[in-house]
Amino acid sequence: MATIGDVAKAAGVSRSTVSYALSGKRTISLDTRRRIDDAIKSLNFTPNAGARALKTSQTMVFGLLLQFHEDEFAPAMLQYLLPITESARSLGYDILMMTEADGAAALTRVAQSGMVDGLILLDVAHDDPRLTALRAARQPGVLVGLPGDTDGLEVFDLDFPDAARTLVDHLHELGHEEICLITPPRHVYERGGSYAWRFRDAALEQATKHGMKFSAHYGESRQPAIDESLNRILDETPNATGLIVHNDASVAVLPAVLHSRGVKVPDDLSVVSLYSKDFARSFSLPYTAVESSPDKLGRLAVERLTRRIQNPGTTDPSEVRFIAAELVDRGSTR
Amino acid sequence: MATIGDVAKAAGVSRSTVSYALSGKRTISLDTRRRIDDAIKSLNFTPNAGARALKTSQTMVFGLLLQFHEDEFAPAMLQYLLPITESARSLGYDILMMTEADGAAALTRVAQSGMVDGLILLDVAHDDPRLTALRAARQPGVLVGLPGDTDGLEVFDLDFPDAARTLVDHLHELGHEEICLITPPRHVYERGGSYAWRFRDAALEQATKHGMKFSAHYGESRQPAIDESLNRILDETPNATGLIVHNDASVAVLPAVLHSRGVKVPDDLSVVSLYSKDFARSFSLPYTAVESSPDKLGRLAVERLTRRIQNPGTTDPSEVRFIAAELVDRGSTR
DNA sequence: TCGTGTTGTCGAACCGATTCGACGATGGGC
DNA sequence: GCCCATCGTCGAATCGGTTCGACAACACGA
Repeated sequence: MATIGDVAKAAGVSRSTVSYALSGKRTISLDTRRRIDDAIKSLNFTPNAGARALKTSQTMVFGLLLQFHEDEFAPAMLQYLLPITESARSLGYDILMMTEADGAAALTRVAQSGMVDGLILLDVAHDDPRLTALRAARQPGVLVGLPGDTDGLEVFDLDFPDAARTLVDHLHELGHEEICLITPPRHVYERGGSYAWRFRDAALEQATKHGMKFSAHYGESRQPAIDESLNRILDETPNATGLIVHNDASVAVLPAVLHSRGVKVPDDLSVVSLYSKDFARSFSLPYTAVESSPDKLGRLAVERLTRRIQNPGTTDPSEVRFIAAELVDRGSTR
Repeated sequence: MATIGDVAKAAGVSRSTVSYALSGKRTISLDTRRRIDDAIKSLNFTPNAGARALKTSQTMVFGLLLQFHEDEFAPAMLQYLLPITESARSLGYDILMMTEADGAAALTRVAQSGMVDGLILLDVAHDDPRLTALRAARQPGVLVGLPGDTDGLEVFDLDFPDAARTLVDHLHELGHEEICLITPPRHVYERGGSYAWRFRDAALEQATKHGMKFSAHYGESRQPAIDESLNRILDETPNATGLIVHNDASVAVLPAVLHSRGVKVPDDLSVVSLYSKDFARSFSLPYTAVESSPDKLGRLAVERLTRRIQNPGTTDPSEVRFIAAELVDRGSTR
């Protein structure tokens, strides 16, 4: 591999001159610049990332921490992956991906050794052990998902309470008096996925405020348990006229289940849900829903992280930002 | 951040001694080793990755090139992601993920700058532009997916022709005389995804050999086109008694479609398919199928890559390895 | 008692970039 | 015609590790 020294020799200048030509931090005469460019082209030179990282202590890499939980509906994660890598690239950063079960250890390892300039944590839980590691790290980080203690952290998440209220209000305005919520599976609550109870609590509160009868039930993430749980829930709440589904795996199979029971939407049952645009499109979901945009969330997080790195001086307070989602009426209620 | 110099100072030795204590490449007295260990602990020292990479020209990072094609059923990709990152980690490597549309450029960029020690290409097409870049790269690479020209490349893929023959034979032995194949979507062929025609050609050949009537039809990847295409295919081939589905998106919705048409499996129609164990489990697919193991494929590829890096001397010939998949009888045929 | 070999440690060079200070060569203002 | 600023370039130091050769201290056998 050609080094900057080879380029310098070929162009008949010193190494520092090549470096300045590359970075543009000092003026270079047109003639010299041309000779350097030619040398770079003919030698096929690319600066060595390790050397540059050593000297500048900038790697231009972000660490991305994912967790694939057993028993989880995986496609959800993918919707973050692509927008994050893409927006990172457009800002000049590459993505180092970590999927280890012990996310805190992975974070510490990568941060301490200086492999990354910043960290992105996905699917953050209420009491996420990775946060201790993040706070101890030299590099800044951003979270997607709301933890219990947000002190000093940059957090991006959907506004789940707002989404819940929007959906409950929608059903209330149509005159529904008994509604039923299918929540994420029990293990999501156990793991501390706060989005689950933030949504459920807000829904309950709003329903109570409206004097509606309200019940919440755990969904499942894997077949055939999904079918069974949906049928059981429908059996147990025969008088509910409105159904709110807050679970990708359940909503994906709901059309088939309702069809097999001969339940017509919206004539027999009004159904609303909460999912991403992409997910809705993939599975062609026919329900009125609050549509989230994981891509937007991911992009915002990356942009914030980049800004945080590039202006370390500005100690603007850490930010917890909730993205409001928008109701898309697909006529599955009445 | 503490450097090796800080450790040396704290332990009262030279930097080289600390380095040797760390690597074990020279003997160190018990006493010195203990002082060094203590210093490392109390200073919380971790070697700087950039400096190490610069000196050793080893980054302990693999580049992973994915492509998310528009109109593709994404979950398939995930099944490779996790096993690859996990086996890489267990061998000491991290994963740098690239999803750019221009994969060749991404590969060149990362390889030239020395950010990675090896490259993993997923979903390689017959005439994949990334291969030129890979051949020009200094680092070794492995492919998942069979290209047209495998010269000098390490390739791992499922044995699709074998899988096709297994399924056709299975139906033939049961006495079926007219069968129908649902293939991956047309755009997979257009993109040069060779697995699609390798499977289709072998199925056709084997059916012809058995004197069976055979027709192949493109599946779709997104709803509601999937439903429509399945219904159209079933309408067009009323006499087919056996159905082979080689398309994840189609097979996932097939149970619902058959149910809505009142078609009973296996009484009215025998169905066989080809998918991964994980996929079958997630969607609780009830069909007899050849089950692939993307995890195994990914693991083999990573192990091969690692060996290739660690013994660059051994010029064992490049290898194209097809993994035979196994028929799992779930009673969806008769 | 004198080589000889082993063990443990050190100093210095090096990997490939960036960046600071220095400095000669210009050019403009007076 | 002189002084000073600006422009363009260079040499040297530096980032934080690894590794080679040198060497002191010690044990051992002859």
